[in-house]
This record gives sequence, structure tokens and C-alpha cells, in this order.
Amino acid sequence: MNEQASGHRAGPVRSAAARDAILAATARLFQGQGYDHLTIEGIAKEAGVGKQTIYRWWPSRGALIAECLTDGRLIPIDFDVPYSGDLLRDVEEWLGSVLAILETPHGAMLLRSLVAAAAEDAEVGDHLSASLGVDRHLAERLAAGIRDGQLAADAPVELLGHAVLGTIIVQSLTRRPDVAGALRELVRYLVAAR
Amino acid sequence: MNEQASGHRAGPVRSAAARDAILAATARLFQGQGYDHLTIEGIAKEAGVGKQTIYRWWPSRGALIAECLTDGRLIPIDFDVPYSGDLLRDVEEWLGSVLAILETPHGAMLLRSLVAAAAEDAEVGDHLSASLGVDRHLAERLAAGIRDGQLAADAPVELLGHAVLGTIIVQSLTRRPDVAGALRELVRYLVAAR
Amino acid sequence: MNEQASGHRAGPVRSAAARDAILAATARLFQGQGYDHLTIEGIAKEAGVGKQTIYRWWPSRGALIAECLTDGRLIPIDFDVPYSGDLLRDVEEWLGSVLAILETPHGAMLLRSLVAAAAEDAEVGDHLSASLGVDRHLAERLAAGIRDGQLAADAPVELLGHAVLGTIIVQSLTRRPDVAGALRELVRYLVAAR
Amino acid sequence: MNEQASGHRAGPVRSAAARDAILAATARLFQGQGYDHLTIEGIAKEAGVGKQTIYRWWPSRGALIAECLTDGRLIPIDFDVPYSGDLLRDVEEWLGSVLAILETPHGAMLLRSLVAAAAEDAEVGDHLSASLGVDRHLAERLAAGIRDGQLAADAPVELLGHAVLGTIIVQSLTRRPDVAGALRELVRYLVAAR
DNA sequence: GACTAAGCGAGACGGTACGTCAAGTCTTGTC
DNA sequence: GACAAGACTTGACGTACCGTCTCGCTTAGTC
Repeated sequence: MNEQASGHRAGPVRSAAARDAILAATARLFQGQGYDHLTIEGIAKEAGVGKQTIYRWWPSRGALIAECLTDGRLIPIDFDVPYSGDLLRDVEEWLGSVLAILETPHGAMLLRSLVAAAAEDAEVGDHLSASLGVDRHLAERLAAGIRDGQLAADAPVELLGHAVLGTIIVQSLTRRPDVAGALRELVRYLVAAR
Repeated sequence: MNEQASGHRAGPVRSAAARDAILAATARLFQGQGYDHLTIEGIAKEAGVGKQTIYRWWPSRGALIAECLTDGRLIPIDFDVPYSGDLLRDVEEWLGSVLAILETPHGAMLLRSLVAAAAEDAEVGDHLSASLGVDRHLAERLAAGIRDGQLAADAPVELLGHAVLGTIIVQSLTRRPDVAGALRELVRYLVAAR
Repeated sequence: MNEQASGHRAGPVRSAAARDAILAATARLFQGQGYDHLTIEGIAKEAGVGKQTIYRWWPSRGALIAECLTDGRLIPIDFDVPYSGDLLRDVEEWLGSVLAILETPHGAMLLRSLVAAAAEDAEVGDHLSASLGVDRHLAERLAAGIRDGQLAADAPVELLGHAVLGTIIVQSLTRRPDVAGALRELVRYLVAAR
Repeated sequence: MNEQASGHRAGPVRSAAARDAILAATARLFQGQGYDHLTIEGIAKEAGVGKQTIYRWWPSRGALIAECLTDGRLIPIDFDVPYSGDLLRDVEEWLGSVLAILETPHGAMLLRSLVAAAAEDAEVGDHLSASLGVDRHLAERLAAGIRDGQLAADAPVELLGHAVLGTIIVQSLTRRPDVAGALRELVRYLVAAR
């Protein structure tokens, strides 16, 4: 009845507690049971929240996962690559922290689930590679390697990052036993001085 | 009265027509709608078949996809790698036929769906990389390249195959526009004479 | 600082505009869609009013309907029974105006909805029979008929009113085609000189 | 795959156990909680049955109630009217058995709920008046009364039945205290020798 | 040639989850 | 403090599939 002339609407504001509970529940269930088996109803129950509150703010399961990623609730945010001067050592350090994900209890399943989510939802793929720092940190470190003369000048730095991440994914999808060893060998070859 | 020791039971055997109808329907629906949205009921209806007939012979959706793969109903079987003497040219030819999948109408979605299926079902991953000839044909061609002196002796041939396939997957999952160009650049770098 | 002992509270009082908008919306929606399908949210939206404003003043859907009835927003208020000296003619005139409700576009549904509301909420039933004037006007006219010697002395005037209204209801609930004709026949029999 | 030439379809047949459990649960819950508060989910849970099994065979809550009525699960089926020669006594006996419904623990609510259901679903109204024997048994008994000279020749027998039932309904909806007494008075008046 | 036993199309069944709607309560900011 | 707006939890809606289980055939051996 009363007309408001104000520019922004009145009324209650998004509940930070609900948002946090939902994302926490999503992360917990995702890590425990994988992407299939992850249901909106399950999340709502786990979070003690109404389903509608989820549907109000997220359009899909994928969007939830994507936001969990950007919040660092599934894997650490923004894997860094150090700069010690030794390119191979630096890349291997980054690789080690990425591969550490696979060492955690359900790490392999977690990664496969992230791949499944990324296959279904574009956002997830972007946030995943962003989290791992493939495009930013790793590519930049490789570029620095070129400047330092430790990598061929024509090395496609961004693609090499995708190649490393992709290899991890392929090995995970085909359930290879020693992903870590294989990846270390690959990186050693790719980054070898020429 | 007395139990027969006969090795083979009485009654009709597995219907080849049903098997074919089921796999054909699976392939059709998978290509049209993707892995999520692919349902057993949908396949049964499309194939004009009872659900039980599917459950009798395949334990899961993934198994159906895996068998479609080995039957070459989703992507061509057994991508070959020619041997012309020129390693780069041969690998690029193989790469071209793999990338051709992405050019088909729903090719990108098909690949993402295969990845989703592989993430859920181990079998699919194996059959996928087998179909593409990554481990056998490509790795062997690379090994021959080493013998021919066109590739570094310490090149991890199998891992390089995974790296190429993995890069395709990563780029597909992040919806990159020019996967083909990028892959050609990567291969050129990996296979470059040292 | 110091609390005033003033008898009337601070702040605005009940908004007459809101009350009217709510009742008008209720009547509109009730007539258009029936009692089931009538929702508080729908009324609030239709009235341009917050839900809380409805809940603040009415305890239930039924109370809204009851108030619409006493306001004459659903059916005319207080059907009168004339006194011409001819009992049958007077009762038939009352009957005609009651049956006129059924002739309106969604009249039959309106009546059924009122019955549904009355079945759920006691208030509605009272207000309904009050609106129709069954207990007051009709019963009194019948009593006058007894005094005039046009109706048997032992006629249970109030019950006869319920019988007439009840017959309308039963015929409406069973979707009889010619309720009006039937009711005229019934009234003629009930009020017949003995 | 195999084409059947048979006229009626193969496959499993409707489960009598499920049908019975569903109707029993419906009747139980309807009597306990009334028509509003009666939910399909509640019935399914109470019956130990999937929701779909209900939706497969009944289009609406009303249809369930209607079938409960024809099965005699809510009120006795087919109230009879005796023929003793004394019209008033016979009608009062029928009336007594109808009013007995109101004496049961939640009898008044049961009747109101039936009215609510009838207001929403046409079928229920028909089955309700059929169950009570208003149109068949009572109307026929009244017709016999006319033949016996105990009722005026022009008495609209069917309408009188509706009037009696309608009066019960109106009195129930307005929560009158002594419905039984009132009805007995009404019937005595209606059936009085002229 | 009759008898069996399995395969088959169909689809009913008890479930789980979907995404939507509305209930009634609570919160925010405006008047 | 009433109000419009609308977020919140709860719970039911009606639908889609799951995987299992009859049905009433058809058919391929075995006796």
C-alpha cells in the first residue's frame, strides 16, 4: 500500500548463516559421497535449511560446487608456485601440493567428482583450473623460466599447464596406481633444459 | 528327478536384436542429450525393449557406454597412427582424426559426456583411451620416433599420450574456443626435435 | 525518556486501505478460482500487500471469507423476505433472489466454495446462513404465515429454512441441472396450505 | 522385440494388497484428521506404498474418498429403509441409522469432511448420497407411503430426501448442538399425515 | 511332440529426488 | 508501530527414474 520511492528494496537480506551452512554441507557431502549421490535434498537436510533457500540462490548443483571451489572449501585456493630460480624444483613443488589432494582419504574420488561436475557445468571447470593456479601461477612461472633461459623460448606455457593437469585427470579417470610418480616424470621431461 | 550335469541350459539364448537395439538407442540418446539425461527407462523405450532386458545384461549405465565405445557406436574405434617416417606429421594426422570428433554437431558435448561417464565408471575411462589409441598406437609411434632419433630417448611415451588426451579434456571442460589449434601447437612442441 | 501513561499506543493504526484491498482481493480470487486455490500469498500479491498484514488481522482463510460475507462482497447481504400477505409468493420471491446467485457466471462454484469454506471454518457457516437470512427473515416470515393461518401451527419454521438451504446445497454438491425448478417445487410443497 | 498378438496386454496386474492398504489408510486418516490435513504423502506413508501407486490409479484425493465411500470404509453402505407399514416409524429408523454417524467419536467432523470433499469433487457428492440411500431407498419408501395414503400425492419424494440430508448438513456446518432432535422434528412434520 | 526353462516386452511396485508452491514466522527499512 | 517486501523452515505437491518383481508370451533345447 505504501509506495516506497527508495531505490533499493526493503525487506530482509540474504542470510549469511544459511549460505555458510549450505556451502559447508555441500563440501562435506561432496567429499564424502561424490558428485553423483550429491542431492539438493541431502544438502538441505545436512545444512538444516529449506530446499527453497538453496534454489533461491543457486541455479544448480554445479553452481554450488563452483562456489565451494572459490571459497576454498574443497581444495585449497590458489595454489602458488614459488620462485627459487630453479624452474624444475619450483614446478615440482607446485605439483606436490596439487598431488597432495590425491593423497587425502578420498582424494582420488574427489578429483573424479570434480571432473564429473566440470563436465556437467562449465563454471566448475573454470573455477577448478583457477583454484589450482594452472593458468595464472604455473603459466607465469613457466614464462619466467623462459626468461631465465631454463625453458625453450617457444614453449606454450599455458598449454603445458593444461597438459599437466590433463594428465593428472586422465590418470585418475583410468585409475592408475602411481599418478604422483608418473606426473613427476612427465614434468621432469617437459621442463628439462634443452 | 535327477539333475542334469549338462553344461548349457535349455531355453532361448540372448537376443542379438535386443542387444543391438539397446546399444543403438543408448548411442543415439547419449549423443543427443548427454550422459546426465541418459536414463535406463529412456533407453528401454527408445529401443522398444523391457527394462529387465537391459538390467539382465548390463550392470550400469556406464557399462552400456563402455560397450558402445568398444562397438564404435560413439566414436570410431581404434584410431590408428600412420608411419610415414615423419613423426610430427604422423602424430598430427592422428590428432586430426581425434579432433574431428569435436567438429561433429554435438561433438564437444559428446566428449564432455564421455568424461562424465568415465568419472563415474572406471570401465569407460579405459575403453575411451583404448578407442582413441592413446596407449597403444600413439605410444608405439612415439617409441618408434625415439628409435628413429626424432624424439628424446628419455621421452615418457605413454605419459605424452596422456598429456595430449588430457589437454583436450581440460580445454573441453573449460570450453576453450580453439581446441584444435592449441593442441596442434602443443604437439608441435612436445614432438619437436631436440 | 519517560514512559507516557497515555491510553492509546504510538504508531499508525490499522490501514483501512489495506483492509479494503485485502478483502476485495479475497472476494475477487474466491469468485474466480474457488476456495481451494485461494492462497494467502495470492491474496497478498493481488492486494499489493505484505503477507504479514493479512496474518496480523485475520487468523485464517476462513475468517477472511467470513468477513467478505458480512461485508456483502461475495453475495448480497441480508436477503429480505417481503410481506405481501401471500406466504407462498413471498417465500418464492426470497427463493428467487437466493437462486439468482446460482445464475451468475461462476455461481454454482461459488456456492460449493462457500460450503467448502463452511465445512472447514465454523464462522463461515454462521455468516453464510445469516447472509441468506434463513434464520431471521425467512423463519420470521414463516412464523407470520402460521399466525395468518397459511402454515400449520406445528411447522418448525427454523428447520424449514435449513431444509430449503440444505436442499440447495445438496443439489449443488451433486451437480443437479435444474436446482431452481426443484427448489420451487419443494417450497410449494412445504408451504402448501394444509 | 517379440510381437504379441494377444488382445490384452501382458505384464503385472494391479496389486489388490496395495489397493486395499491405500483405501484403508485413506479411511483411517480421513476419519482421524479430516479432509484438509489429508495428504497423498500421508496416505502413501501410512499404507506403506509409493506415491506413484496412488497417482497411477486415482486422479485426486476426492476419487480416493469416493472409492472409500463405495467400499463402505467411511460410513456403512446403502442405508436401508424398512417397510413396516408405518411410514413415519420407517423413516425415523432410517434417520436414526444416519444420525448414528454423528454419534461416533469424530462423527461431526467426518460429516463436515465429507461435505468438504463433495464440494471439491463431484464424484464424492454422488457417492455420498448414494451411500445414505437418499435417492433410492428413502425416496422409494416415501413413494410407497404415497401409495399407502400416508403421504400427500404431490409430495416430491426425491426432494424430501434431499431436504432431510441437506438439513443435517446445514445443522452440522453451523455446529448445532442437537441435530438428532431437530431432524426428528423435521421428519415428523414432513411425513405427517395430512 | 510334449515339456521345460530361459529370454523377452510390458509395466506395477516401493522408493528417492526432483523442482515448485504455499504455509506461517521473522527481519529489514520506510513512513 | 503498521506496512510492503521478501527470506526463512517446513511440508506437500505431482513427476521422473531407480532397480526389483511379476505377468503372459515365445522359443530353444531335452526327453
